[in-house]
Amino acid sequence: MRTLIKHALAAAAPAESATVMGWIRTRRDSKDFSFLALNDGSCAANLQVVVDSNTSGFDELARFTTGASATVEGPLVASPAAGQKWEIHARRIELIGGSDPAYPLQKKGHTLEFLRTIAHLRPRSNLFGAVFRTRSALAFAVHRFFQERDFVCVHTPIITASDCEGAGEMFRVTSLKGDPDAKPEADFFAKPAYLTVSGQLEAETFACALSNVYTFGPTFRAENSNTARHAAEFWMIEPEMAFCDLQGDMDLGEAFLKAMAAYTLEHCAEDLAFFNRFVDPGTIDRLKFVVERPFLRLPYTEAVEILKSAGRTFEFPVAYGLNLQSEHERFLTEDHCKCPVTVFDYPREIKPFYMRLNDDEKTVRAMDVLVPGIGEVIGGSQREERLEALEASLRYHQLDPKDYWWYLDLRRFGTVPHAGFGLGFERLLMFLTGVSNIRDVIPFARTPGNAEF
RNA sequence: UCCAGAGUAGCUCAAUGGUAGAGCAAUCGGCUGUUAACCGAUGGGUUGUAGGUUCGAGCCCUACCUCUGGAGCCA
Repeated sequence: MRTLIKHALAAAAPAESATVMGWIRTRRDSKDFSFLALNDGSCAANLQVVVDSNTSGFDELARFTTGASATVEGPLVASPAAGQKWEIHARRIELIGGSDPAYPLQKKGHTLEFLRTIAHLRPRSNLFGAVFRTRSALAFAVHRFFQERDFVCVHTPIITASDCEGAGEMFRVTSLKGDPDAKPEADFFAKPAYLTVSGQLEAETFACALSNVYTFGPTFRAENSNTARHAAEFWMIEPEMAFCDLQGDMDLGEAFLKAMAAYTLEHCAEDLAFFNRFVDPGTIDRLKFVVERPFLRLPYTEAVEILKSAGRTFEFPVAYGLNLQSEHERFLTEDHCKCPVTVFDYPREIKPFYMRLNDDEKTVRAMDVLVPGIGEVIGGSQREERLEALEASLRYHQLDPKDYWWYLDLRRFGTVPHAGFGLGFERLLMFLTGVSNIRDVIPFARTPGNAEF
């Protein structure tokens, strides 16, 4: 029976026999014996295998090269040398799949750029093993966080026929050959269809029935964005709460980030230590900081005042009514506050139609959570629940209320104050691991001009 | 898409306009416990592509391609 290497390395006592399977990271030969470093991805560490002339399969040892897959059986014993607690003295080794000398993953360091060109092999590297084990753990933690708080998971549609979500360029979905706009009524859905850019509007309908809901699924943007923080396909988390205002929304967003940081510290310690050592030496401190310290909350107006009196010049101007630029967000969270900052109550003209208008009739109940290194990681708002105000807001943003008939119905039939936010899963992972490029926290990144794998 | 930078051996990088090199990897050999093992030897190149300047271009010029960083858009 196969033992995962993580379990073999966690053994409390020696074992007479253990069978492990994995891929060879290195082989170190002496005259009469060899060391194999075997990795099966169950943990970051390799298992050391000692092979000598008594081992069945010893005559095949030359084919046990870096990258090859193998089965190893033998007693698990305490290692006499430093570097590992346990090792296997192989009774039997068996090659499963040999590895060509052209195997591109060397024992020594590779650049992230090179590893992106071999995205099918990079999960076998230390860094990407750590990243994707952490991604899996965090995906579970996201569901656990919401389920423990009685949120209902809603699978909102990936294909949408409403082109009015207003969150950026969309990918067209069609089954027609040629120009899909020539005869849209002949298309599969009898109207133009797209890949979703947000599940928020649909999530609101479920919140106005099941109270607290969340989505966690793929999202698509056809923007020609070439940055370390954007991908054409990414995973988004969107909670939506009925009977909730902006304060409750900010409370949830901050609690969520704290919970994710705490989960990583508790359950991903080995991989986190790797990130802290090789990716960003501030990673563990940053997570502890997020867990322990309260977030700072700043009204937009106050944030603008801070930036104006910052005593330094920004490339982009600071004035009420202008969006905060990346450099402004980074100044607030990295230099001025030195902690995550939640900015709220933005001018209505720079925010979408669905956000609730404040009594001053100038600002809306929007909030952005800014974190050091990434900038905006959460964007959310209390939604406009008043029918007349929502219709007025649509007109203000020059949108046609007819296109939003079912969304307006929510305000017509038993409307309630409600609020929610959106958060990019990959950006969360970047913040938690210190990995600075979104292409390196998603298995196969889709970016403009790149969908090879 | 805009601005800047970079493309040289499988990888990471050198090379005043004048004979393209090193480390690692690979291949072969050595070594009685290694830890990115170590020691020795060998093979490895249309310098991103296409033009141009020059007696001579990896190096200078033009265009294009790709990648990286920053910006915009945003999550």
